[in-house]
Amino acid sequence: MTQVSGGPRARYRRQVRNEVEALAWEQITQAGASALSLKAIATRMGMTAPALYRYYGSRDELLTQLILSAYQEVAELIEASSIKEPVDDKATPTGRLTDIARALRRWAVMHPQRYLLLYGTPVPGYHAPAEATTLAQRIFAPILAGFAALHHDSTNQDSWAFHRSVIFWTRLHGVLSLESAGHFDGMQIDVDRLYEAEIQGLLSEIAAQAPDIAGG
Amino acid sequence: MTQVSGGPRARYRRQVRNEVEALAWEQITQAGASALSLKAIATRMGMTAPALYRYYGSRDELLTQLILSAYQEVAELIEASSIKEPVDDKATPTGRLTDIARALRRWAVMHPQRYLLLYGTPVPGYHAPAEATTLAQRIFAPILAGFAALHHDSTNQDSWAFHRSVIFWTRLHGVLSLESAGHFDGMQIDVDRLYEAEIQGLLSEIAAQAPDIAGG
DNA sequence: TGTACATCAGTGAACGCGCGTTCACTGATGTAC
DNA sequence: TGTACATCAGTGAACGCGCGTTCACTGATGTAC
Repeated sequence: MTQVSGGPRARYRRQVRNEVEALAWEQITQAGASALSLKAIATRMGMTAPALYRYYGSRDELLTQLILSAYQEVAELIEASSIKEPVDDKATPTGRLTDIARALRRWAVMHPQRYLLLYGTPVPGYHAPAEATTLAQRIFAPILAGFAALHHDSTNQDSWAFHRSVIFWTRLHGVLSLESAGHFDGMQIDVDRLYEAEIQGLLSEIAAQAPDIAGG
Repeated sequence: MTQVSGGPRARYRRQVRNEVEALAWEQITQAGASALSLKAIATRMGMTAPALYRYYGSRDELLTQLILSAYQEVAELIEASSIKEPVDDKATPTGRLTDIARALRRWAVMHPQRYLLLYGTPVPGYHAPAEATTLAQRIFAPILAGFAALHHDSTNQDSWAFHRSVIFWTRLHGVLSLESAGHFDGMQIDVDRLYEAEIQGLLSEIAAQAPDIAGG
């Protein structure tokens, strides 16, 4: 079991913070990130707004917390996918990249607002802290590693892998952001199939380019 | 010259509306769509807020106007690209689709906030009118026509063209939305090259699949 | 185990802010004779 | 061309709203002896 530090007061603080953040996500889901309001959250918790200043220095500090924990979730998700033995494929880089892509979509579908908070239209007037950049890199790293593993022989492996990783990212994001924002609604699109096709399309393009790996 | 209807009063009204909308875009650029404020616009125009109710029934009506005219711009842009003889290519469907993609990016780079207003995170609490859907279809139609022209022989041409059009859209959007939102900043990515590679990649995939067209 | 004290979560009043929107009005502008 | 009238753009005061944030405070809870 994970032993957490602190006595009953610390435990209580953790519970309150959890509740605040859960309600904050609910609020963001219903009205967007710029509608995040300490007063509204406090009211829903049966408290007054100033009470929340015991837990967060400001509204923006809460928003930062939400963004960082969303990044954290994605980072852990992706790291897990890139480490574990892939389920329905061999433990190849291709299989791992497929798993990463699928895990990402599973998360995005479950939490569209979190996805949009990280990768959608930036919250006006808000600037993410440096920590966010670090987490973004942690998310990108396993993808980069996956593509690097697919390309041993060339002199400019790094730039190839980087380029492929970016394409991977933009293609997945193309589907995920439109889906999260609801822009596919009413268009009769089978997003599952579309997404799978994009993954397989991209990875098989590479298999064709790098025949030494393609076999498995 | 386009003859516009109305006397001096109508002309004046048009000028005021233009000025309001120009300032509205400025405001959206700086603070996001949810920060759109009639009072702030009125102040910048040296007027009081109630005066603007002579021109728009409500704040949301102004927002609707902005969204519709952005859609209109894109529709005209794309229709122009799909009709005119392509410049640096033959007048093939492939050449036209390339032109459409390039025109779209030119517009998105020039007006990132407009792009995001149409295709980014939806404005919370705002629901676009039916007219927007019509315009969105007008934008999609030339793309669909382009792909349909690339695929004559199959029994399910329609669904193939539709599927390809959606992929075309999601891939371009993947790049355009990340670029418009500034998510490429500091990543040392040559977006021009990336975008061109996506266009050519997609279209040459098809050329490979439909050899009857590939030759030109 | 019992008491005295320190910590600190939460309150309630208050601040200044900006928003959308209404209303009765003023006064300039265009129009009809 | 000149006057009388109607139109209508814009004003200023006011409404109620919700926000973030501060401050001095109360009173429950945990801790040290």
